[in-house]
Amino acid sequence: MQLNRLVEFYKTMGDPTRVRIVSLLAKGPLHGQAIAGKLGLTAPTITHHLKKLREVHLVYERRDKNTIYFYLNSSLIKQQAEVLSQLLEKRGEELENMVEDSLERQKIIENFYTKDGKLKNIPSQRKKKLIVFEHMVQGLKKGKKYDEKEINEFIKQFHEDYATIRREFIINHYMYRENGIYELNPEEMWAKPE
Amino acid sequence: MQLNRLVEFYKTMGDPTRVRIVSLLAKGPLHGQAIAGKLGLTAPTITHHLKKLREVHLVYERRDKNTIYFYLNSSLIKQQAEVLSQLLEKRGEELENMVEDSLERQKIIENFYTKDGKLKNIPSQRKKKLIVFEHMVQGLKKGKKYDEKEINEFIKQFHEDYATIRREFIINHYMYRENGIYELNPEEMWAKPE
DNA sequence: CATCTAATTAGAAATATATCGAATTTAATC
DNA sequence: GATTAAATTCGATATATTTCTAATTAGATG
Repeated sequence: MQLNRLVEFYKTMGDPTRVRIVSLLAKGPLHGQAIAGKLGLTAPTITHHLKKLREVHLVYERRDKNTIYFYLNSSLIKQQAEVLSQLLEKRGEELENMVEDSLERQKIIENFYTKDGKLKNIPSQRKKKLIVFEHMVQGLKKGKKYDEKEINEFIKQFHEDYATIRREFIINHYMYRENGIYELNPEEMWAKPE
Repeated sequence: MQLNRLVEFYKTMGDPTRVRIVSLLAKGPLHGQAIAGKLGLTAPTITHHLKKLREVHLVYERRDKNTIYFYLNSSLIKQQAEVLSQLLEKRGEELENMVEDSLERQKIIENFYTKDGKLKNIPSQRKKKLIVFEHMVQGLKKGKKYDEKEINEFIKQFHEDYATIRREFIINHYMYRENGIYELNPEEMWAKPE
């Protein structure tokens, strides 16, 4: 449970349009055009907000023919409510540690990635390496199957040494490989620094 | 621009600096300079954030000589956690009612308290009275024992008629008294408006 | 009332965000 | 493969936000 997540969650909920979308989806799934219509906004605007809602996993989607239906991830809301109510039960120090962790993480990412998202070099310290990789795999889609070439291409967006990084992805359980097909593991399986 | 206060709460929590301030204040009250020091930011920046935190009633303040101490309003966090967790159980109209309730509560507090935290007068309507008292007892520490004089002093910060309010605290089960010693009750025992 | 300390305001720079219209992509279907 | 409906990306613009320094205010105390 990172602080970042809490802050991102609130930042995301801190916009009236997005809260309106969430309340709409609380009643049931809807497709983009329907949302746009009900809110009197254009499709690109809805896409923009759905992207943010997806980033914090508040919504997920399911395709039916030509139409993508967006669903509210209700359990996340419950989970976040829990986090919030526990915010105070926690001792101050613990909380401050969480904050510090999150800041450190941010700093590492800023240090190792250029402003336009390239990885400057692969950290040798395990902890930093994991943070850097974890950041990178954000760009992969959950549930999607990639062949090796796709994975290479994906990694090359960040760094030329795709072979090493691809191997690291497997070693640290970010992904698994079967018959040359790669897929993202659930986050619980990822290697975590002690 | 007049935004929903619910959204304002989320927006306010959606900033890492402010969450850090909240986490510091969760440990106990602090004055501005101390916060600035701990966070490595300047005083004006802290003022800026405290202003926002105050706007959503997440913090309140109390002056001691030259120094203003900022306190966390813990019950608001719990309250918002509650709102969030119930967001999904409810639907449609019900949800809007909840939002309305939350807004009404804020409004009542704003109506009956001055900007610097004084109680203008004791509401006669039971519902409003309870909301106003509930807000006031936020300033008392859970588990701490107070003698009558301390309680009087505490209440006098808000209103001159400490005797009436002290009595109300007991009647409505915010506190209990034993041998002239007062202590906060667990929140479950507090009187709640129907 | 002069002086001190803490807090706030004012103003500016850098960054981020919400929204749109136009162009492009995606996936189903003919 | 061409067509179509939906979603997304791109680029632009207007508005907000965070943070700073410098100047000002508020309140306590000698």
